[in-house]
Amino acid sequence: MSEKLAERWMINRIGLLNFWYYDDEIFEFADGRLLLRGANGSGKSVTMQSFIPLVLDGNKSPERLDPFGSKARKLEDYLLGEEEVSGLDERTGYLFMEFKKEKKDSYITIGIGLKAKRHQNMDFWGFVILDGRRIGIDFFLYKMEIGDDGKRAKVPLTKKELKNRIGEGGEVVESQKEYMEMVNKYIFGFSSIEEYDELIKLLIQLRSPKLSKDFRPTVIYEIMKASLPSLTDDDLRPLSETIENMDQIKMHLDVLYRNMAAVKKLKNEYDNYNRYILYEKAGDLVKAYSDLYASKKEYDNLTKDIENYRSTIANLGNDIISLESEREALKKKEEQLSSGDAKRTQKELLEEEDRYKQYLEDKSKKEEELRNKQDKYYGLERKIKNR
DNA sequence: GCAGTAGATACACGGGTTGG
DNA sequence: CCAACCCGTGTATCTACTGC
Repeated sequence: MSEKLAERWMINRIGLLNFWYYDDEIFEFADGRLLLRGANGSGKSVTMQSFIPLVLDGNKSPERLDPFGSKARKLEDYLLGEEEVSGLDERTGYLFMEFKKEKKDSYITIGIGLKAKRHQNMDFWGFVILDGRRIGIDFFLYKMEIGDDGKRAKVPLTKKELKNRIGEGGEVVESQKEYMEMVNKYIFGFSSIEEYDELIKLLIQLRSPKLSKDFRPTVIYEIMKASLPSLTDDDLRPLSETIENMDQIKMHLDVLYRNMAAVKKLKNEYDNYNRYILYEKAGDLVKAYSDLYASKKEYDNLTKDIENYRSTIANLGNDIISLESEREALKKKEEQLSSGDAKRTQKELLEEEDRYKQYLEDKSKKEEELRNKQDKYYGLERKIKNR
């Protein structure tokens, strides 16, 4: 059992004093339930169904008291009975209901006092006992007095006497409205008295014997409809706004679906386009790779050529130096020969001159070759730099 | 004798039922 | 469906009673 349920008030006892056929009667409830058994017409429903709404809100209308909804019997009759039978013209009665908290020994008692006079307005007062005193145990709704016949009799407390007995331990009110508000405040705790009234109305509807007599769904539907509070504009507004929002969302969704279909078409075209572009770029890439490979190879070859030409140039330089020194040696020899026997050496001179001429030819030939090699070398160097 | 209270009476009003 | 009616509620006013 949850804490909240353990905190609620549950009917524990109900009691009647000078009401209907009861002088002083208390019914005990078990776990908030009471079983009444008796033959048809013995007064089970008259007693209880009249009693419960009356004690809960103090409304004394005859149609409220009668479970069949007629107003044949007034509250006055419940207290005084038929004039010829009871002989009573004035009587004070009490009805009370004791509530207990589940699993706790705390009690609240609510009740009403009624003073009826034949053919006159009934006096009404309602009370609540909050300090835990319990009727029939340590609080009594009557006092014992010696009657005219000399016997001790129970005399119900008057309104004023009850007020004094309850004192600070509860409240006494004198109008039906105040009583209803008081019961709601201490027992039910509805935020407004109207809500509490709706509950009582529902109780009245549900006790209707129509429920068992005429068990048609339409009748049940009417009873349930009548017992439910009507919806206010404030209640309905969130609902209508939600429906309106749903319409808007639906429309928005439709637009989005249409947009999506259009965008999908566009996307397909774009995909094709992009695939084509990708193919082109991939072709370019492959070609660039092969170009790169070829250029690298060419670069390597040219680098090798440069190396060769460099060594050739170096060799030719050495050749020039050695030919220069040979020329020097021949010049010296020529000087020696010119200073010696001219005739004897004339022949030798001519031979030497021929050799010299041959040498000069060789030299210019070698220089020509060197220039060509150098030109080629510079050309290659420029080509590498530009890569 | 006085002030406060209870009781009686009249009346307007609202909720609910009845009967044409 | 509506006017008539019944009944209870709340209020105002007057009268009678009671305790100091």
